[in-house]
Amino acid sequence: MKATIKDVARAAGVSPSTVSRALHDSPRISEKVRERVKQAAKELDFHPNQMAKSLVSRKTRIVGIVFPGDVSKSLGNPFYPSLLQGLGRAAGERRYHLLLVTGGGEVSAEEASRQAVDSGYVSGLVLLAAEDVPTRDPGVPVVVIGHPRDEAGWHYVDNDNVAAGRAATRHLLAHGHRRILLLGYDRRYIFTVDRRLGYEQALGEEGIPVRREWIATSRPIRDPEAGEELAAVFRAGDRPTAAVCMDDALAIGLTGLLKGMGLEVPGDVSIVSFNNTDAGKYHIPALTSYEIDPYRLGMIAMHLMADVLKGVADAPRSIEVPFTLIERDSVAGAPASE
Amino acid sequence: MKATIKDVARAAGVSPSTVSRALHDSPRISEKVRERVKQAAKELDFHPNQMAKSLVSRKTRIVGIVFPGDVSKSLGNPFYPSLLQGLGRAAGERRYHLLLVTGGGEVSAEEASRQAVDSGYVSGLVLLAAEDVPTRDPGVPVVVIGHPRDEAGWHYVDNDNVAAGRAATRHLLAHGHRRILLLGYDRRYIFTVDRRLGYEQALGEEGIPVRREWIATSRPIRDPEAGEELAAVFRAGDRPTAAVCMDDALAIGLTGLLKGMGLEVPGDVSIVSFNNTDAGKYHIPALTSYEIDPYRLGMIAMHLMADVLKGVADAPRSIEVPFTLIERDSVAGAPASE
DNA sequence: TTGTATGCGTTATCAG
DNA sequence: CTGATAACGCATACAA
Repeated sequence: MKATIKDVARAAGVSPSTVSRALHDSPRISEKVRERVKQAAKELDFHPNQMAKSLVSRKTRIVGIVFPGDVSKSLGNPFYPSLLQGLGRAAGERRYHLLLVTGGGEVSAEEASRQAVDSGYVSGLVLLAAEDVPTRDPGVPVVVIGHPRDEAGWHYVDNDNVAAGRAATRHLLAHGHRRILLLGYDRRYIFTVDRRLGYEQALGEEGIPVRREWIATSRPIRDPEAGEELAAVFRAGDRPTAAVCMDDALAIGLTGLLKGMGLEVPGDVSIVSFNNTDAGKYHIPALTSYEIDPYRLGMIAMHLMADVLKGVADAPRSIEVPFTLIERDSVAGAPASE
Repeated sequence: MKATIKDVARAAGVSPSTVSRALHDSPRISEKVRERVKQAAKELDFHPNQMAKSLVSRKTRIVGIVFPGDVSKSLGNPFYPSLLQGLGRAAGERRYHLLLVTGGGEVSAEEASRQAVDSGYVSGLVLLAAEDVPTRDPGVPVVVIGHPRDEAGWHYVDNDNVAAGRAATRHLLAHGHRRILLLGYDRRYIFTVDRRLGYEQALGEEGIPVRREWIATSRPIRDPEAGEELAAVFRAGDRPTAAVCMDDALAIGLTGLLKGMGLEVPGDVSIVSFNNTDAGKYHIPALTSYEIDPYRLGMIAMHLMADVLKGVADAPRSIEVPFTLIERDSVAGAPASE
């Protein structure tokens, strides 16, 4: 049987309320008693029952982490594990616990969130929102990682993805490339639409027209048929000499596809991508990639959540996490033939 | 303000205890009242406060999912996301919630579990135990996925990995291969030691001696230096003509390494691996791989946990989940030169 | 500075 | 069949 506050009270020869105060370091309690109580608590291995605390305070030390769509799909992307790690780390520091909220099967992520909130278990929700953000009021504070399409209301932490898309494109431009393809665009994922925006901005700034057929989704990498279409693009006379890929996995896929048709990276085609994964690091050629720091994104999101739950008055509405270019071997100057 | 049982009672014109009984479909309550109460509950969008329930029942609807070591490392393996999906699915069916218990940073997974249990939030623990299982009594029921080194006490669900290792090896043997390498052995992970055992059994049954230098860890795939050592093995005159890889990622890495030295899969080297991932499916050549069904593993583990928590008397001590061979293009007959 | 009484939302026991 | 009451473990307003 686990020790309760009464057991500690008895052991320390005081009343339960005194124990409570002592353990909370209330100012109005004598040093002696405080020590005696703490000692007793330690000896009995006393841990306050969170259920009871929650019942009184109407708060819990649990935050729900909401995965969009299938967990297994999202977690396949190395981005999410690091994010989780960051969330977990910060949660530990703030003494919060993480409740996994996943849809999948019949239930939507939104429905699952509702259940988590209704149960009373979670005091807040962190939305891993690559996709869209729900419209109904969840009833608890929300921090979204990524950003809502309308920036209304919610707290969120994100990279500046239009800046990132622009930076990646400019990096290639700086190496003399003018025919640059974008791989991995998907209008369902707002970070890809943001990066596309940045890509178009960068091209526009150089007076280079955007070619729609050079904005590809990720399908060509998974689906041989679509892959053939993309291959055709690279077989054309004025083929792209460089590509911006939405993540390392795509970049690796593209490298393979190109190699299959006799094109080398970076000799024939330069590639810059995002996420700076181990796979990209060990790939040959090692990928030049943007570190967007999901670990930090997670840490910050959780700290923000903790602050919001604590009622910190000046908790920021949104926080931007910087990205960094990690230069490796997948980018070279544009072919002289230009 | 969320509706409480009292609100429902008032709305239905009965006492709180009657509401409780009505909502629990107690037999001793009139049909009329039951309906009236349920109606009122629905109208008020009443959801019983789990904290209060837990306080009296000394149980919660939360199960902790304990990740070994770094979450980000483990989740990198596609095995875990599917597992989580399965756990989540079954949890939903049994109306349980999943608490993410992760070590990382300063705290060990065991320490994190202790905190989760001490807080009183979790009623049970599912251990994702590729590695070792703790020794101290956690204080709540435990189901481990994978199996403890000593099968003492715990409930667990797992594949029969020695059978799997044996099957994979026999599959290659059946194609005429006699020089078979094992890639991805790591004594810290019990499933790899089990599969190695099966591999050795299969070879032994054919009177083929085990060659220690043909049992490789996963390092060669990540680390160029170690990769060179492995390459040397394949450059030798009596090089392996086939390999069993602990997972698809390793198989893909090996394919690349071989291609780099002019060896084709499956023309020169046949490969069978485990996990049947998308990456392996879309790889060229498409990988012959064992589906070990992590999704099902997760489902079953969670159902087992729910049964244990429910006090089901004949909850099995251990459950074995079958694996299936998915034949694709990475295995061919052994070269005729044999 | 410390103790007593009360309530958080729910269920179980006991009356009626 | 239904209602009142106590108790789960803790925090807090109020007394002392």
